[in-house]
Amino acid sequence: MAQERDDRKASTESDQAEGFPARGPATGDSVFGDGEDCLCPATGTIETLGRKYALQVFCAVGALDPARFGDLESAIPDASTSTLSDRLDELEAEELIAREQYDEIPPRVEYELTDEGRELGERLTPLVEWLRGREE
Amino acid sequence: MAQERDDRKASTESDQAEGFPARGPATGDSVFGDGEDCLCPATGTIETLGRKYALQVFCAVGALDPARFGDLESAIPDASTSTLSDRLDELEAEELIAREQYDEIPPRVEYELTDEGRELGERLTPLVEWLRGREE
DNA sequence: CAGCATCCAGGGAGATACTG
DNA sequence: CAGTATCTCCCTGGATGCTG
Repeated sequence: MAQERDDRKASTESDQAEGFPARGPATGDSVFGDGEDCLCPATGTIETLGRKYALQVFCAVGALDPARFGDLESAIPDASTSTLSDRLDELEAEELIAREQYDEIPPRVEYELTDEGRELGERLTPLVEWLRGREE
Repeated sequence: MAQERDDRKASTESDQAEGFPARGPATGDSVFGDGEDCLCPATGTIETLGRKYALQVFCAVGALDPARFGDLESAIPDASTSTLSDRLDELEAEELIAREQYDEIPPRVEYELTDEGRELGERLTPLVEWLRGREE
């Protein structure tokens, strides 16, 4: 498995696997080999989704759609109310889910996916299914 | 790989969004609506990838392939050596990357993607590109 | 019912120094 | 060069009580 590689990397290493997520911005082609341009950022939506329970919350909303707060608490019992609330806020801030409030008594709130959220779900599905498959 | 999941056998009365990652295990059909069965787990590979810089490290390895420790440090300057080391260990434990050590002087170590890692990269690409696009 | 404010504990991540 | 070892620190996340 050890493949011989010559130390031909003088300074500018431009040899890279093609079509990898680590590509530069969609507009350009420079990778970090060309500069200090970053790859998959640790910020933004990825960061949000990486937080604890974020993915579960997102999936639960998508599965229940619409989902009420209590439903989500039942679905993800390990997450505390505050955590759940935080994740919902963050997902809403990313415009992946939408919050619908009904001023009734008792109060009712429903969370549902936005179009963006649905799109994300589509791109997420093959990934999650693959990950699931290899867990076992 | 087209996936048809129209095989919903009208299992339960509760209808849910179609084809969402929040499905039960691939083997079964029960969703959390049916029980407390969990959806996207917060454990395993997902947890590993969710850690800080994990995705960057993974992408950087895939982009450089093979990647040396120093290269990765340069590529992801925000991550400390210990963090980088941790992420590499974890990714290796998940068998997404492979570590190749050459007992030379000076010592040399190369990280490269495994086949599994490459598969993950493929499934990750559309997601990352989409995320990138909407960040702006 | 929904969810925020507060407080607190744990662990992950950063910085640095040191070794094979 | 390629990491470990250690220490601290901050942030995340858990628990609870209270409000609209």
